[in-house]
Amino acid sequence: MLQVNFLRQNKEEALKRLAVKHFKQPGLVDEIIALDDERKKLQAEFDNTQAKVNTASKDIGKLMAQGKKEEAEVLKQAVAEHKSALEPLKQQMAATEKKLTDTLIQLPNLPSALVPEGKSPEENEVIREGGIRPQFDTPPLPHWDLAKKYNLIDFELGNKITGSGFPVYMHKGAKLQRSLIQYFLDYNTEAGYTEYLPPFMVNEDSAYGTGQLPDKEGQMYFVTEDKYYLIPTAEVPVTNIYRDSILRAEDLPVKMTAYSPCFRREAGSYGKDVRGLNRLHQFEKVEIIQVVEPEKSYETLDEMVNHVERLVQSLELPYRILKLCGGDMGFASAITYDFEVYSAAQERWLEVSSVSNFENFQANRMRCRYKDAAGKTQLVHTLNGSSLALPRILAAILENHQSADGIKIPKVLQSYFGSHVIE
RNA sequence: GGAGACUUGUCCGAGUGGUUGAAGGAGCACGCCUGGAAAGUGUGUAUACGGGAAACUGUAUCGAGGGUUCGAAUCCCUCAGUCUCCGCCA
Repeated sequence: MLQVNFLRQNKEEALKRLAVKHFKQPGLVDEIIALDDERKKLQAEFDNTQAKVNTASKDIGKLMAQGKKEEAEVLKQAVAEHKSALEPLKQQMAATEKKLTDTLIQLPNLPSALVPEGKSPEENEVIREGGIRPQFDTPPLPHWDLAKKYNLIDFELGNKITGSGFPVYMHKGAKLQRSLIQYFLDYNTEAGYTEYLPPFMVNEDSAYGTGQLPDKEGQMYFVTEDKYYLIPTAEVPVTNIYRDSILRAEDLPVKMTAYSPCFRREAGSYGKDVRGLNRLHQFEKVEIIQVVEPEKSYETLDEMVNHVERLVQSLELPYRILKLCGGDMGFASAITYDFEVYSAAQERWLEVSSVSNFENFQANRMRCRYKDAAGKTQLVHTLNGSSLALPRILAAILENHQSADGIKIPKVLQSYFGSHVIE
């Protein structure tokens, strides 16, 4: 969430940026500042009264020690009066604070100055395109047909065991999946990321910390008995490693990578969007996350984009990188680059990674800070990106690398997969 | 799942109702000492939210939340976690 003091000092700027995100309730900014004023006033009043109670209590202690019981009784009376004033103040303060937080978390992060105007995905800016689209003599098969032909994935079996959106990978399909995970993790750790294997369920505090709660609970599976959420991405457990902590400047940057299955309810999706591997309720993903000093986060963002780009290139897939426009960005992000790979048979682009700088938006929610060189405690910046989401990569590999001789396996995967082709 | 013990600052650890935000030690930072280092020695060393130009200062925080009391790290309740024993188990 945004910081009240920042809004106070940069109100015009904040409103301008919120407009880029097409935020519909700019009035909230004034409301927040007013609530914060109210909060301060109440707290000052509360603190003063509490201070009187505290001093009187100490005096009572001294008087008791001296055996002056009557005087102590008089003071007790006075304390009782102050305390009766304290109770309503306390309630008002709690109510105001809650309202302030509730309002504050409705404000999305401000888009960075680099973010283009625009309302919908069509207005995203293509910043780079790479790789080569394959040419076919006969129309290429979509990945769901290829999956069946080579016995790699059974979608119907998943329906039987669980429900739609839970495919069963098998044989070479399962192995290719495992190879991809292994390769991605190796690629990331070689670049200095520390590997984690986090819990796949998180508590409410963690879901709140990265911004899934309170708004997106409909997107997550929830285990009612234990009040745990199944993670929609490894970003949630991994970023929360540093919730409520103060790092030393020399600990930064923190670079982490993690594989995890991701669970998403995806209510309301239908049609060609969800065909095959395009959109699933459970899928695998390898994530990269960095916690950095504020001054360095944009440098880090470029580094992460380049890192993911080289990874996609190594898979020999046609791809493009988009800079998302204000209207298409996520709630918590200040800037987002999406990676898409071309699906040769479906003739459409599939999103396989989203690299974002959250600046201090998540850090503020999670209270993740560091002591800078001057010894001052301030919020860190957090960034994350997929490297990469598996199903659509798998779909793209199948569709783009299909041939009369079978599915050709990209060179970098061959040692992991143990073969150069699926026949 | 059952029974018991426990949860204090960066760490170890004292503290069972009254100037305790918290003894003592370690660590760390800075200074002195030293040719340099170690040892020694002195000082400092939490976070959040207020007030103040600043020095400084108010409030809260001893696992979390509630309660008793004029006053709680200390007493009571609920929850979470850690450890030990038993049960179950990949």
